[in-house]
Amino acid sequence: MNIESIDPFLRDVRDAALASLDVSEATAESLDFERPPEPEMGDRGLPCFQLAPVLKDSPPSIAEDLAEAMREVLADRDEILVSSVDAQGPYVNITFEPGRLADIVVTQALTADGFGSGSVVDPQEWMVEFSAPNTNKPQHLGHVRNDLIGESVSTIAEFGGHTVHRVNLINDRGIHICKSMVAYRKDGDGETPESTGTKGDHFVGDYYVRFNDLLTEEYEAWQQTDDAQQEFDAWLDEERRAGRLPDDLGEQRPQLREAFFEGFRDEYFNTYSDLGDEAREMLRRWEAGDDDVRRLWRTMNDWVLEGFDETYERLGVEFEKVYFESDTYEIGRRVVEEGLDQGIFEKTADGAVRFDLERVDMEGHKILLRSDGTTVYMTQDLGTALERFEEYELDRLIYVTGDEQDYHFQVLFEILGELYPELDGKLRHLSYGMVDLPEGKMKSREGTVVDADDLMDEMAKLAEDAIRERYDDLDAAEIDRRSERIGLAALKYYMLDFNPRTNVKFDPKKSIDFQGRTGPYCLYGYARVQSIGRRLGGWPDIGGDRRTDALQALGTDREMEVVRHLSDWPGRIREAVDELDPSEVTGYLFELVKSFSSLYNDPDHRIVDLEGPRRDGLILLSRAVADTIELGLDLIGIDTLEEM
RNA sequence: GAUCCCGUAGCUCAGUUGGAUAGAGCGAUGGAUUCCUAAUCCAUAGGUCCCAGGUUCGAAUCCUGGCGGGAUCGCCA
Repeated sequence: MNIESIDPFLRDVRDAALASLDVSEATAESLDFERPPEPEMGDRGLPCFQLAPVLKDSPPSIAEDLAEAMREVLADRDEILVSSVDAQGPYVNITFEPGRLADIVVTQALTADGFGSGSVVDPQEWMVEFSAPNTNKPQHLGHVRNDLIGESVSTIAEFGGHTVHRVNLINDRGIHICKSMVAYRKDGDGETPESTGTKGDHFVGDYYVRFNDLLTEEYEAWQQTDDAQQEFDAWLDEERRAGRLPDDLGEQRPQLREAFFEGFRDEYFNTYSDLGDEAREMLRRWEAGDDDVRRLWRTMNDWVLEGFDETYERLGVEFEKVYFESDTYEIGRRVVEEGLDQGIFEKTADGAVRFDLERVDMEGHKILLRSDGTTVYMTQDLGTALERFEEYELDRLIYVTGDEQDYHFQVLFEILGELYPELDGKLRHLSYGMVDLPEGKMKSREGTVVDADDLMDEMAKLAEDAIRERYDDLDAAEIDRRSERIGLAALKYYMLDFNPRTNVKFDPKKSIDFQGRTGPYCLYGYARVQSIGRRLGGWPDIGGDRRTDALQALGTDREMEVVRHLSDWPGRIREAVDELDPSEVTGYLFELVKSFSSLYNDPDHRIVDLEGPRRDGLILLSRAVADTIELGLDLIGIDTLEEM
């Protein structure tokens, strides 16, 4: 008997018992075991309501009969796990023999090669695309969520038994990087990340900000021109015709003017702006392969990528393969050709290619080639998806992005489904909610963006302060090592402890707590278990009959609480893999550590003061807990510390 | 206007394949340290599960209609 075979065994007993009551197999299988709300009620419970109409009897009475039938079935089985089967109201509750359960669970936790690993039913080959940054600015809190979810989901899936290819698609071309390039040409003055001592991505990001500052200056000056006045007047006329504004604006006029120009900024950039012209000219020359422009682009992108590498390494994120949009942005053309050939796409009068969304019960059209023949983001995604399925035998391709892109991926999957029906069911969009600040969205123009590198520094600093409060004899290197691990543990745990779909509200002023349900709490729990080992002069080797006797000796409420949590681990991993949800792991770890902390603090469970089999049993249980915490933390990218 | 996501304790969130008394952390209040690390533990207070109908033996969970918040709906990414 092992953890995974407990429930099939119980279902088998259930089916045999119900058969003896003349209940059909189908009805029997529709009854699910659940966990009773209180441990005293038992380890599993079976609600009998659904049997009432079948057996024409009351649920409590049925529960009595079923319990008796199950006891009879069990009497013939050669398995001692179940100690009692009782009817409690309309439920049949099953209680396990504590020592037997402890033996099964702890033995498995200690001897399995990676407790809970390989627990998925059908191992597959997956690809996970995540991060996907733009090369015009450093990463912020939103990217951190993406990076951590992508990395963690991949690690969890691998642990569960899948093969996972982690890939990144870096958006290194387009108007945004040209903006940084224009600003650098104007004000760069030959400076480099080295010469200024700035991390490469921040260095380039500063020029992106510089471009926007210059644009703001230019825009404000333009607002005094006749052209600007005409645009404003034209807008006023239109609003009045539509009945949205009165003829006499009165004192509202200045506010309206301001609001109009706030909203007109993008259109100004696309029409009147000289800086806009420069950026577009830069993009045009880039696309024409102009040597000068390509050289500058290469240089600035390399700076950014060096910066990204540092951030990724510190976050513990690694990719098997990195795609660059500059290589892939044309790749969807052949998909467009295929779609046209098959009559799935259509050509418009002015030469653009589009997909009619009514084909898939949606409204409108999606352009796949502009009338000037250039590709769009969707074209690229179609091409790269197809390429990936050709290159790998993928069972699943997962895209990790913010939920603002839900529509994009819905359309992408629908189009792929039309073109290649064999991809049906293999595409997944793991979309996560936005990370907002207490004041609302992060806005670069208001300087409220939380920078990823700064955030990691701050977390490590907070951890360092906490360490210095506790110790005055640690050397600097050890303080650094611990503060980095603790700070990152806090950050990673916090970011992953939300269900991905949840919008995260992040308060940088309160920052991330080190108390309660946090990464440091889990690290601390691990360190305390390890301190038991140190106190014992190293974990003793307990095997054979001595181990069986030791585990059979366990049985107090606190001990069994820990054992039950351990027994949940393989199931929770399956759940985390199925749902692509790291918060299953964070939640599990907190519960496990909490149950062990209660035991640890209890005077009756002081391991070093105990003797005999119970002491051995607690030692084994403690080691199983430590091993499982370490495994679980690893899945969310957190490294343990032997001492905190 | 349409579509999608969300609405649960003062705050931040679990629970949403229908099941027993709706949970956790933070914050509040009180307690535990001669004892394996107090970054801990124990206890108390705190709820019209947004509202109204419906389905069901049973609804925070499913359905319908409202209300509130967010996102998206481009020859942008």
